[in-house]
Amino acid sequence: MQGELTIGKVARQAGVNIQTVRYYERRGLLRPDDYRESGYRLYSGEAVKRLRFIKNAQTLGFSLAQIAILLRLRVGPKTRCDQVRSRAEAQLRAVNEKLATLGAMKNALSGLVNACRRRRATDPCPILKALEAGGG
Amino acid sequence: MQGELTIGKVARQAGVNIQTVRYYERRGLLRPDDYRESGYRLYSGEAVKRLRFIKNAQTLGFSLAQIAILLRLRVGPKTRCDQVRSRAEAQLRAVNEKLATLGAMKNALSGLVNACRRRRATDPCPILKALEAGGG
DNA sequence: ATAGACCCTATACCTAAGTATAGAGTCAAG
DNA sequence: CTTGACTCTATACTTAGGTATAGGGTCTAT
Repeated sequence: MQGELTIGKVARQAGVNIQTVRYYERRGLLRPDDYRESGYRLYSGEAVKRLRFIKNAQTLGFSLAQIAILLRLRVGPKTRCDQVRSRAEAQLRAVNEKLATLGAMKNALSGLVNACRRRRATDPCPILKALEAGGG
Repeated sequence: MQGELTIGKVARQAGVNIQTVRYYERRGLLRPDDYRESGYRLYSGEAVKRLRFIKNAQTLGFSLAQIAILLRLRVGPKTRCDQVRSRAEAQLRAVNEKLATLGAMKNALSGLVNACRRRRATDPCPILKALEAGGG
């Protein structure tokens, strides 16, 4: 269950460019499980999941630097709990903020769809209006 | 209540660079309410809100192109309802996807914080694991 | 009527996150 | 034992989203 995938397969399965996989490696986001004698990188299926996670996190506005932090978060024998916790809590705050803003956005958009159904005019920018309350 | 702010004030109040305001104008995201004879741009307080909205939306992973669409979404005398609705619905789908992924991320992070409190070891990458179910 | 803070356009530069290309080695199938 | 698809490193290019600078007008308080 390990090291059976070459970089091309991993990239194809995750729907990213091969260059991108190598780029993430340079950025410390993903390293091969192993190397062949020839230097070929070898990956397990985990790598595909990792790549997909990175792409997902990016659509949520996380930078590669933040994603690297997220991917390293774990409680293990060599990690100090307080450090992990404070980092996790910081990320949690960021996530909660995003959730709040997205929620407001969702309401605004739903309202717009409804206004459309009933052919009722909206304000010049209903989305803006809806998000004002949420503490812009 | 209109056109009392120069670009510098708008930028400062929104916490962005003056150049950025002009850049957004070029990108069609924000245009002044008026111009002075001299060519000075004049804004109302709405502009500040708009800028903050743009910044918020960016942290949620929306591109300027998508944000431009969001800012134009409205039901008015000159807009065709079906078009507005289909665009709003498309955005709504995007928002809902983001909400789902963020929710999973939140759970993963909360789990991590709890694991920390109880000093329980986690998997190599608990966040990845938590998001697998959600259909990576 | 002038100094300092502000604004204008135009152009050049910067960072993050890729994407492409060149030149060379590797592997599997026939 | 060669051919075609694949991989390697290194380097250069691209795109989005800004940020800075140059060279010059404008406004306002003294």
